[in-house]
Amino acid sequence: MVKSELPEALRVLSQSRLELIESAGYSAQVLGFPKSIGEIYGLLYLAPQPLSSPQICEVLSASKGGVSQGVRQLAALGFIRKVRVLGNRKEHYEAVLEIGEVMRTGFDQMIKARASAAERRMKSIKTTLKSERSELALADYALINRRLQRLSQAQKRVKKLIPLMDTFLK
Amino acid sequence: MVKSELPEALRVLSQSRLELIESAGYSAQVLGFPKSIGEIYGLLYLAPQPLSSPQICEVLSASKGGVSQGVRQLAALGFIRKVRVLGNRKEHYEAVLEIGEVMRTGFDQMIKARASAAERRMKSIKTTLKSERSELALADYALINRRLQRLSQAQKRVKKLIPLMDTFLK
DNA sequence: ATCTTTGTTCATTTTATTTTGAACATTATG
DNA sequence: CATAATGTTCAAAATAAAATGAACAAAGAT
Repeated sequence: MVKSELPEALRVLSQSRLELIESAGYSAQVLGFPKSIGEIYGLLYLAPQPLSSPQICEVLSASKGGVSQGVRQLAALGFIRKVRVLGNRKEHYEAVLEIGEVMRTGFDQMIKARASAAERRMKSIKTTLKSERSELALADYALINRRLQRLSQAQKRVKKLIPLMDTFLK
Repeated sequence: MVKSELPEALRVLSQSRLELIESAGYSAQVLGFPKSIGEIYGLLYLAPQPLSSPQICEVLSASKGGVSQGVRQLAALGFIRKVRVLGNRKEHYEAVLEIGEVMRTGFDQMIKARASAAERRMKSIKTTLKSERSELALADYALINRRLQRLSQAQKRVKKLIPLMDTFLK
């Protein structure tokens, strides 16, 4: 009854694997994700075969809970996929190697979501401004109005860019 | 001897100003900056005149230290500029209204810096891999090599995109 | 059916970041 | 030069985010 059956290549991590894992952790942070998520992806990216979460825990010496949440997020984002390994009941995970594709999609969605959130917020502020028009000095009202207009324009310009990015990021 | 001489429009913040300040704080967080920095910018963006840091402290009820650091960062990033107000010795600050421009520049620099950092890290990992070639199983070495190659390609593609963005972000 | 391994959730602990406030530095008047 | 209003820096406090691990759930093996 073997406990974890780690592939030979991962029994002890090579220096290059360690470096990539660290680097992936760093990249995750840059993108606003927890480091641990990047590390899981880094490990899977250089793994010779799909890994189960207990295996991931073992290699990264991370907790079950953390890995469970990490793989869920990674799968949701499309960075890894679940695979069924023959003769093995438990869930295994492998890295999606087309990382450029995945990031493009994710980036795109993120930008779109944020652009429309910003637009909504702007609309709300404009409404508020109108509703308090009578309480403000005329010049002050005009000032706020003018500046909000400017902001709107900037937002619109960003929004127009999105389809362009779609095209050119291929 | 008046203590702070706050412009009438800011004695008490209108609802629309409050909303914009909050919204700017949120945006700052999205971009990875402290909320307070966004709030300072938001305040200045709708201010009828340049403000001194004690004034900023008062309106946002924030601490001197925090505001001092905040305006320094904002100025360094180009989001605000120092202005000398006639008959007033202390430093004043006003928002740079061309926010799109500022962000484009900052974004661009950030991307460039990160792209070259990533490239450097990749190079380092490849060197490490070569140095441990003899310690690795042949198949394992080949696997790591192949995957790193893939990553490099993705990085290169991103790098090629940067000048394109320069052009199209106008 | 029971046991064992695996998986999930979530309160608690740990760690990292932000903010404050006090000590010290600076500068322009009076 | 002394004073009063600003500014700056940094250690400590407050806050926010991530990781752990324990309690519980699920599902295959015996």
